[in-house]
Amino acid sequence: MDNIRTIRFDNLHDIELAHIFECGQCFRWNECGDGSYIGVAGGNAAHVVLKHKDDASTLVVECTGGSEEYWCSYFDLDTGYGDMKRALLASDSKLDEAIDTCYGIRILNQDYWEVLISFIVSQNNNIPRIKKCIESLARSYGTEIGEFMGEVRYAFPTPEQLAEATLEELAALKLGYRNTYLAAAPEHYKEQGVPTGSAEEKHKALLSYLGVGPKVANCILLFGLRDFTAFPIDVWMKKIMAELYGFDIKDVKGMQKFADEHFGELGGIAQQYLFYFYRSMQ
DNA sequence: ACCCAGGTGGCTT
DNA sequence: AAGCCACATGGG
Repeated sequence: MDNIRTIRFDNLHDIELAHIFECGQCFRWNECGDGSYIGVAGGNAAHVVLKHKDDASTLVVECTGGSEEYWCSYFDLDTGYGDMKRALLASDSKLDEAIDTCYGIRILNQDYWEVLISFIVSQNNNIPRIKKCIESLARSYGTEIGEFMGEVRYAFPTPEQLAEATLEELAALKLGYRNTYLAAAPEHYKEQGVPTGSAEEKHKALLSYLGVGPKVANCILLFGLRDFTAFPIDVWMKKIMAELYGFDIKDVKGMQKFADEHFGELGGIAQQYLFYFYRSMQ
C-alpha cells in the first residue's frame, strides 16, 4: 500500500500504548515485538509508536488514512487523564498501585457499532479468542484496506455488510452460540440507531439487543459511547471487588451501587485500572 | 477429562 | 425477584 501518511503528536502525558491496547477495551491492535502496535480503526490501518523523552511523550501514527483530528480523537489526546487520576487517588487510596503501575490508560474513541458487536462476541469468551473471532468477521465481511506492513488489512464490517452474513456462514467462523446474536444485530441497529439520553436510558436501550446483558451494555456504554460513569463487572471485577471492598462475590448489584456512589463520573476509569492491573497480575 | 473465559437467554421456582 | 443451566469453542 502506498500513500502512507505519518502524523505526529508531541508533548503528551499520561499515555502508554501497552496499557491502552491491553486493558481490554479493544481487540484489533497487536504488539509488534518492539512496543509498537499495528491495528485498524475507522477503516484505516495504522502502525503506532510512542517515544518517551524527559517528562513528555510523542505519538507517531503511520496510517493508510484518517486525519490528524481523527487520530487525536481516537486516542483521546485532548482529555486530561492526569486530573482524573488525581481525583480518583484522592478519593480512594486502594487505587494507588493500579494507577501507579498502569499509569497510561486512555479510553479510545472507538466506533459504536464495532464496540457493540465486539462485546457481544466477548461474552463467556477469552480475549485471544475474541480477537480471532473479530478478525475473522473483518476478513470475511469488511472492506479490504490493502496490504499494510506485510499483511492485507480489513476494516470492521459495517451493519450493512454484516447483514449480508447468513447464520451458516457465521457458524463457520467459529463464533460459537453467539452467531444468532450477530445475525440479529444489524437489523436492530438499523431500527434503533445510536442510543441517546441519560446513562440509564442508553443502558436500557442496549439491553434490547439479543446477547446484550448488563455487563456487555456497560462495556458498550464505556467504550462505544464514552460514558465514563459505566462500571462493567465481569468475573474478574467480581473477584477484585470482593477482595478489595469486602463484597460477597455474587453481590453484583451492591458492587454497581457502590461504584456509582464511590467513583461517580470516573467509574469507568477506576474500573479499567482495577481490571487491567489485577488481571495482569493473574 | 475437566474447568474456565470481559455472560446471557430462557425456564423454573 | 432469584436460582439454575445450556450455550460453542479453544486454551490451560
